[in-house]
Amino acid sequence: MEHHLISEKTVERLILYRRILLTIDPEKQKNIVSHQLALLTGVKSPQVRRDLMVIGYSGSPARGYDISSLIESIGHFIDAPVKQGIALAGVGNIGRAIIDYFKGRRPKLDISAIFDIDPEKINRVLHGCRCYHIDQMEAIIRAGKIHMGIITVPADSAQSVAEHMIRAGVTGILNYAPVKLVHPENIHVENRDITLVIEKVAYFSRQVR
Amino acid sequence: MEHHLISEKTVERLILYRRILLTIDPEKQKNIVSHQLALLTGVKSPQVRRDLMVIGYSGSPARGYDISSLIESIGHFIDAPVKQGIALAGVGNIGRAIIDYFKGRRPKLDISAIFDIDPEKINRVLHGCRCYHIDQMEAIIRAGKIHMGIITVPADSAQSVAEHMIRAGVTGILNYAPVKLVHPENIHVENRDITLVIEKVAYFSRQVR
DNA sequence: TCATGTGAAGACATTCACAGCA
DNA sequence: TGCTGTGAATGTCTTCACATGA
Repeated sequence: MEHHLISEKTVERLILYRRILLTIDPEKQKNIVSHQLALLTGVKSPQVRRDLMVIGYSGSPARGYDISSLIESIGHFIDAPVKQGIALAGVGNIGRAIIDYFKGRRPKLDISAIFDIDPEKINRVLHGCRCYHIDQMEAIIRAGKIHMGIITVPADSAQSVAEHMIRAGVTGILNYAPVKLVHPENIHVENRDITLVIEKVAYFSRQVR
Repeated sequence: MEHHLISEKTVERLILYRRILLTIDPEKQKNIVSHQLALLTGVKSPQVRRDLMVIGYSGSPARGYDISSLIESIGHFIDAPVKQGIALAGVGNIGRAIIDYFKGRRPKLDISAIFDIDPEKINRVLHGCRCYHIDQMEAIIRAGKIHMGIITVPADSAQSVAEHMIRAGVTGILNYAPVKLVHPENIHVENRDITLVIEKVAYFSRQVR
């Protein structure tokens, strides 16, 4: 069960497999073969089998994989043992969109504290979350034993927000600000710059003409 | 100039390099060495040199790379020769966030048509974009010679929206809906499922403790 | 001396192809 | 027969390391 040996790609696919498996009606279908899961996820079937091998999950040559136990096994690997809180800084458009979209979607994950500097927003409940001033962030993250942060503040304050988060104990950051965060290498940072991905798709949309 | 030989990773980094280079004050600094650009972008310096090699850009062993001509060369590779329109379907939270965030950020790219099914939104100008009913999408995409689409509709209508876009001539799709789109393989599809990336970062945030 | 450009090596990821089993 | 599980082969991407040149 050496979690940290699993590659990022494999983790992403495992999450994807689970998402797809959860959409299958357990009344209608109890088992799935690698080829079908591959089709549903856009992955090749040997890749599916390899990924499941990585988490030590075994199927049957006769029936393929048992859907419900596979969902459970993936959860056992991916999910936190107890509910995990997430801090979100920056309640602008993107921040609100994420809160709204994500709220209640995963049982083991919860955006439990949100922060901004706008006095209009402080102490208001936005999308079901109480909003605090960013000055209180470190204390609240520490008190809530929060280990993950989402940064949706403007570019010029992203670095400082990240540093506060890290100092408070955050070890994983999802960054939507268009800056390269400087951080210790043991902190996992995932950048999701919207402009960048739009430019990328625009580029490739022209290569396939 | 064989564009389609460039890997996705390289394209992403080129876009990133440009974004960082654009933040450097041309009065203060005219040249940059690979090591510095590497530091600023979180890439290793041989990677930077290789990426620039791929687009055929040469620096000087004495002075490094000329910033303004490098920005231009990357633009020459990445940007559309003329302004490129983008269609966005689904004016919910995420859709609005993207429109707001992206508007005016890249001179050669423009979210030029937005679509929804909500009668409240149709024919209204939202965030500077006129919103049309999704039934008109194919015609408008065709008329506007639009080749890129952004999907921010709910999961259950994403596939159908994608098919309409593709039929109208779209060759690149940025998909925020949590579904695997089925599409011809010459269509470039980039998935940005928000739940998935949050789960991923949550997972890795626990591996670094 | 120090940075570029790049062949060669290395690390990683994917896919093949088939043994083994129900 | 048709699936899984997996060693081996094949990509693909990254990094090394150094010849070259200013």
